[in-house]
Amino acid sequence: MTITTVARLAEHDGETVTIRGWLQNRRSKGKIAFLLIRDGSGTVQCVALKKNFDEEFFDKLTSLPYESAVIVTGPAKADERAPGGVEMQVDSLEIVSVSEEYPISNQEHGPDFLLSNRHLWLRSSKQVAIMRIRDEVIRAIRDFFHERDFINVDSPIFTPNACEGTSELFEVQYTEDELAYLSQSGQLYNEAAAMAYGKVYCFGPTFRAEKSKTRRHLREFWMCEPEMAYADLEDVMDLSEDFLCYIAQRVVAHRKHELEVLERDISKLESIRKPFPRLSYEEATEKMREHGHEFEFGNDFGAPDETFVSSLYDSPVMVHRYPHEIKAFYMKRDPQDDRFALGVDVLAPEGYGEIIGGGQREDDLETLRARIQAHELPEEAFEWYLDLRRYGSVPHGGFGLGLERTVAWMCGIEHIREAIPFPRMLYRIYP
RNA sequence: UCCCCGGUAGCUCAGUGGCAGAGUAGGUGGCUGUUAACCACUUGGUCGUUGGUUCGAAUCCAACCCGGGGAGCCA
Repeated sequence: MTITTVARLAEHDGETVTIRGWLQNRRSKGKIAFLLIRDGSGTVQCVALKKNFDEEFFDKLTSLPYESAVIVTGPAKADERAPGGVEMQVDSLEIVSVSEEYPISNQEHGPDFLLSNRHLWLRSSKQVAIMRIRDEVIRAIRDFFHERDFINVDSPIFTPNACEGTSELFEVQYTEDELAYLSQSGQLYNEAAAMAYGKVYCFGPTFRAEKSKTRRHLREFWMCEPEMAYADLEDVMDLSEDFLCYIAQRVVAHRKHELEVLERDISKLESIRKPFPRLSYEEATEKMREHGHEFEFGNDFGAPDETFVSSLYDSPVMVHRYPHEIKAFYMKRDPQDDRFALGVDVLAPEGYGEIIGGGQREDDLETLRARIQAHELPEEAFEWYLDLRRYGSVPHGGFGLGLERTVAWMCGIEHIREAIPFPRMLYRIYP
């Protein structure tokens, strides 16, 4: 007997096959029963006729609790009446396990309930679609960099000090008398790797102990950070642009079905093409003034400012050259105008906010050392980082992309928490 | 840390001072092409917690707990 999956059922039209899955829904109508079986690859309607079974078993079948595990064997056949166009006749059915009353129903549920049942919520068709898109984005990321001769060099998760010194850090007892912190960026290590291998990226979990409670924040999220030697801000912006276009095109090309399940407006993703608008901080603040949006020059963009700027365009927007005071110590100053740092943020359209932050790094030893002192950072902790400027320093730069924000944007979903299998949020760590 | 909103059946919610409700899920019965199937009947309650006001509190007041959205910060 051929064991197959729902996704491949159409390839077996007319053949008798076996599907192993779970009962998603059922509708019985006296002497005929419709069983919707999901197996993770999709859902298929299976039709069971009472005359083919003994009465006791058929009755059990028509009252089988949702999410009971079943193995169904029978002929697959195309049928217009079936959701999905293919259905199965049930010749035999093995009940692997009878489910207890399943808490998640077809109706709408609140976030508290769904998050407490995340381990079960993952089975819902929208969540399946989101996880498949997440998988596609992850593979697109790796393929993109592989095709461009970057190599994956992951940075450590335990770190001895803050990379940026701004955000809150998670502290862990590393040894009996030594503390460590969970990484909030792999960037400094990436710079070392870029000096070793030219073009690198790291891709892994990142931890921020900020007390953020918004639809755009997780305490544990995945970040992809490329870093290039012999690169300037323009190279970083070019790479960001190509990168986002590549991801969007891959999702549209390979995950159309999932986007439809999510009722995503696919035209919004198809229209992501380069070039993206590039605005300097100065130009962006002028735009705000022109449109009567109040903003004080010199401040960092708050969420409403970001939303305003990105609302002016249908595509992602790159805002570059921010006042150096509001950017990290390692950012290189703009040689054309010392007030600004060579950083860039990419704002996704449709209100998804900042998905990329990056820029060109300071490559001069003395300037960097002065910067570390000015930020009152412990210089000895950064000796290895300063070494990168002692031994063959070159212009270099890179950026960080937030995976879940990108996935949420691709999926058109409201909350970043659905873009990761088990979200870690403020005041919520179960399950 | 601050601001706003919420907590009533397994779930989604109605109920603003006077008998604790609906839909759905669950149960029982019916139905041979259903599409969140449908029809009939039915089980199901620490009204977040504690205290207060009142003849009487899910409802009014206070404190606390839990959750959600947002600010700041960030991807």
